[in-house]
Amino acid sequence: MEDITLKTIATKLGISISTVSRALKNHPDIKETTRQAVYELAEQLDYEPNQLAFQLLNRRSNTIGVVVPKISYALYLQAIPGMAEVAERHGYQLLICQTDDNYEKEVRQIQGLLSSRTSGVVLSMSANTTNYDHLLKIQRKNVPLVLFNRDCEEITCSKVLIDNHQAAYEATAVLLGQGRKKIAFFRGPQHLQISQKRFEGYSQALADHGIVPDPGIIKVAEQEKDSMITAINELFDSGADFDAILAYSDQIAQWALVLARQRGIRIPQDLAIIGFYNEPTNELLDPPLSSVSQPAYEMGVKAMELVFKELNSARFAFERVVLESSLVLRGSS
Amino acid sequence: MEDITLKTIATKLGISISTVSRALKNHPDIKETTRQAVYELAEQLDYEPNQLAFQLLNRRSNTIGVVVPKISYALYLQAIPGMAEVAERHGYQLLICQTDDNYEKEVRQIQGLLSSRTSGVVLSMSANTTNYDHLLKIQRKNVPLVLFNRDCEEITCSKVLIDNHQAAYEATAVLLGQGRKKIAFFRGPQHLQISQKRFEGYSQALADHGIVPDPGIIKVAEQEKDSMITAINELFDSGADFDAILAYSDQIAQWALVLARQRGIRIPQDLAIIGFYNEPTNELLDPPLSSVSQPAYEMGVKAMELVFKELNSARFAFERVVLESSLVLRGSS
DNA sequence: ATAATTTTCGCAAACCTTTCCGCAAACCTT
DNA sequence: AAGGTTTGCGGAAAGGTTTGCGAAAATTAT
Repeated sequence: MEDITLKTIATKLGISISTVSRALKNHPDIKETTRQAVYELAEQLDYEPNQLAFQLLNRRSNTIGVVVPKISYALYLQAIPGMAEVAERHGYQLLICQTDDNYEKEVRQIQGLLSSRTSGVVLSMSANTTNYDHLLKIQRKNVPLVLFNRDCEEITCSKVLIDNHQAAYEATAVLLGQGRKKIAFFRGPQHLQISQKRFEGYSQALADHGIVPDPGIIKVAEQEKDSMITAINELFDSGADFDAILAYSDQIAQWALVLARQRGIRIPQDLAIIGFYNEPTNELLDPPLSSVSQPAYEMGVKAMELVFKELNSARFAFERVVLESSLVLRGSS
Repeated sequence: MEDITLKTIATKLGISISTVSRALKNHPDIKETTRQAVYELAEQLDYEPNQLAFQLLNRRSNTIGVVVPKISYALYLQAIPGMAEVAERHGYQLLICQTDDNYEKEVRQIQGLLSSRTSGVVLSMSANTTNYDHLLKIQRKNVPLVLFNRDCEEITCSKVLIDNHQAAYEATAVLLGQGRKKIAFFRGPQHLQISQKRFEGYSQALADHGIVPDPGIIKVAEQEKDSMITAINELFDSGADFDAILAYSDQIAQWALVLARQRGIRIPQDLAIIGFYNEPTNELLDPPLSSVSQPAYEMGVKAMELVFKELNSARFAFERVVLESSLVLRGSS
């Protein structure tokens, strides 16, 4: 079964390839009768234009690479449909790559995208990325790069972010306003800027209320379930005194809530808990978990729009979009 | 900033394009010194082989199209990484398309994949697809097609499925074995074959135990949160008598658990609950939710392996893989 | 030194499309 | 009827890579 090309149609009709091409594109130069003949035969033969040839001619594939740590994280799960929506409107497809928060994998994925001549890249850096050569390479190749959610100051490009400092500040302030005095904090992956920012927001809020942070109730939790549980148990077992927890992610906060309950700690009476990302499952917990909600879908839309903006304008000024998050208070605080 | 091609390197070194190509592929015909020179310059210029050209030559892009109703459904969320793993091992990328359970969108997505000459397609049909021309077209173009999870008897191709009838039968039997007599059932989307199969398994188990199903405790819940909550409240408010719930999905089961608890119903004493898909969050509930665990990751792996098997063998016999699910019992039953 | 190899590399075609340019025929103008 | 314009179409190049075949250069054998 041979592939049907313009040539197949041209030969069968005794006309030239260029005529067939123009006929299919409704070029005004083509006589109505030939146009119809071409359309008919194309239909009959199930002709599909070969995007590959077109892309080679155009020197870029009409796909946008999307590189995220894990598509299963709520933020990306919501952001990707936003991106897809914008991309489809522009006739582009999404090449979604997962890095599993692994630097080497991230480099490999970017390599692949570059090699297949993606028209643009939207990226949320993996947690342990500290070398940015692969990102600089994207820019050297003149491929639009947009960072979202996880920032990196070493790279200058368009960005779609959330003011994590501010969000953490507010969450902390709310807890303080409710009379909590000793707020424990779970940091996320160490290299992550957003983790750092959230910590700074938390610290700032404490400072502004004249509270000296207690290093004994500040823990680091990586993204694996075991790491989170270990960190949480460490805190509980340390005997340290605290009446609230602010956590880098809902996963951590959810486990903290469950483990606290198992220890007979009453929530929110003895302990208030707030997480980040507003995962849908927060509602199912007992009590439901409070969380900082981030406009993920909108983030995806904005990020993709910036890609096309850069793609379609010769000289382009990088934009930095900062979206607002909001605190969703539920039973846990 | 020009694109770096083989020609760039060839010109700079005063050799031919073909020599550069062979040098980079470590062809034995090439002298070691030239090979080194080529490698060095390529490195220095950041040369990236243009996949587009290669793909055109090969008449297929090294991507596999993955078409699913929604990537956010737990099963796909787990299956996709499995597919990605296999694909990456073969040097392929995944083009993930979401149909939102919409037939027209499914057709459009398939059209796109065909046009960009995907090497293969893995598909889980959208809920309202009843015309299969677009799938037949895939096969007419000699593109390997593998169906997974959601079957369709009208299409003959390799398939990776789960015996939903059997799974539901077992779950029901376990509940009956625990002494439950009146098991309520939440069906999933009506048109879905897997939803139907689960219902049949449930019915069969009841029949085999001499129990006549009570239509008053069989409800339909669509995939939206509101639809699920409505259906659950309907059951509770109906005053019907039941001591167990088997639900099409964990989402339904989770809400059932939460809403039951809010009504003061003790779980599992007064009511046992079992869901489907074994969502990670089941562990966080109080009590933790029992569930039928489907090997989603493995499903993805198998499906993708079948694609490559078909891709790499001239004459190929379709395979039908049925994976086993397992019942994970937790506190809720 | 010449013939027979072997080593090393270049030419050109092929993959399929789009588009600029040009050419012939048909039409219109006066 | 001669010149000018429009209509309809074909030729060819370009996009970057791989690869079979042939040829020049270097090596070995006689």
